[in-house]
Amino acid sequence: MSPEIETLSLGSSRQRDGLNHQAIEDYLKTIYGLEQEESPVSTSRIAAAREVKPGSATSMVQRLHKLNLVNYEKHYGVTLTDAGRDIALEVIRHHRLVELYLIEALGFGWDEVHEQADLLEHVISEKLEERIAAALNHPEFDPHGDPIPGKDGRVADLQNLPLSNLGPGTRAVVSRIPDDADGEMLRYLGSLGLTPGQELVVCEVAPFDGPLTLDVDGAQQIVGRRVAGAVLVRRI
Amino acid sequence: MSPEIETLSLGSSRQRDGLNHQAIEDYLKTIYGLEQEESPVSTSRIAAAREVKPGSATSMVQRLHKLNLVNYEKHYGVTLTDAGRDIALEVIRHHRLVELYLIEALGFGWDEVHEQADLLEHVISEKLEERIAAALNHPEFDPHGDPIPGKDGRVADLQNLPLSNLGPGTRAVVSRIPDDADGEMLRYLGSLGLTPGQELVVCEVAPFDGPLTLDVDGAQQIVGRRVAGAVLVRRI
DNA sequence: GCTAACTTTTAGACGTACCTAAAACTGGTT
DNA sequence: AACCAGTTTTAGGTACGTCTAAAAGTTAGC
Repeated sequence: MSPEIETLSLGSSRQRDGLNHQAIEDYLKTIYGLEQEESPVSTSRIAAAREVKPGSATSMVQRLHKLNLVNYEKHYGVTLTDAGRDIALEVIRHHRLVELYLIEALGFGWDEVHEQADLLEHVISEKLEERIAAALNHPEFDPHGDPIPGKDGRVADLQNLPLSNLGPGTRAVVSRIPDDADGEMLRYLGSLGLTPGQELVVCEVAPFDGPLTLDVDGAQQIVGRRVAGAVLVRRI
Repeated sequence: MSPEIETLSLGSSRQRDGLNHQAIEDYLKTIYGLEQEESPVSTSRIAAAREVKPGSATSMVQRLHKLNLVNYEKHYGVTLTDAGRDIALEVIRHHRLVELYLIEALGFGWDEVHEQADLLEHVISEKLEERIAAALNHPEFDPHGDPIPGKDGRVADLQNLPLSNLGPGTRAVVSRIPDDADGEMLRYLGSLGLTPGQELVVCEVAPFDGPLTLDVDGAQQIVGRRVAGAVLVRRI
């Protein structure tokens, strides 16, 4: 009799075995996000993202490795296994469905749902997930413009790039705002009209990391580089 | 700098200090329920209700005592302090609001929401609680007939008694079905028409713990003592 | 190719929440 | 009053997820 199951199965294990795998789910979600930027992922990047000390991240990674949820080689880096990615995608699916539900059904603002969704994502049963998805008419994108992974694990791909990468004269549509941006930033973007789906034209790009001048629905808006880096767009 | 706050404040401490107090909340909720039956509460009753070993309950009670959430004297028993009761009532409020919401807003059956609510009750922010309560029009009772504690800590009182305590000829209305009854029992009661709000008349009570014969909406129903003990009613 | 600076891992510790097993206490009987 | 049965507490151990501090490994400059 092994003291711990060898490979965690997807999702409902949480309900079935009565164990709380919140920390595991959070690490897998973090690693998934970091792999999008650069793979393999170093333990120090994980530690920074999770706001824990490097040693804590290392020991958690070793645990995930024993559970066959990540591939791990000392001093080299971490990648998700298929099993690990499945769990990460399910948690992300829960997160984004919940965010959208809080906004659509309960009237929350799009800048105030992230923290609540971080808590709820771990305690959503398969059945509740299904009911929420149905109530929202099986959406493909969450309110931040992030794609919601399907139950088959497929994620719509967008070729997003940061607004700060565009040259003058480019037309684009705001595709997503990373949902870990702070609330003040989100409200500021909202006041500029920069919400997912909004079209814009880049008018000017000042040199030396200077501000961008945008045309948003006919209004001229000037934003700094840091803000422009936080807004992801698709060229149109 | 003390390593732990002295008295937990109500509710939003969960959000404020970032700690997970799920176990504490579960124990307080359990103790609250047991105090309704008999006070003070022995550690062994707590252990049985929480399905842990007696020693585990004792050590948790000692921790709750240090946090000023319960009064505790060795070998005598446990009662909630005001601070402890405040937390217990808030968790119960969350639980019952969530149960009702799952049924009313998301189409769940009343026999399948208890476990999901046990998970959700610990991760509902003040704001979400308020939105859910508003969406339900600030209800006073949950679908099992249990009263939902108000934010002021007041609980509607019902003088419920078990159906098994009634004598022949008594008229009564089903007030609540304890929501920790198993799903099969809940479905069985549903099939007999014994749902909260239903009126009934006790026709016969067989001796030696024999079955009760009921008139439910003109239909004769015969139920055993164990089932009758699980149904709480109010005399009318 | 050596060394300094940095990253990563290891080692040992702590608090939570559980366990098992043994000790201590309680209440009722003789 | 002493014992017995049952309850309750204590003592010591485990897994998780974090920490700090020290050791080991990697990379880059010279």
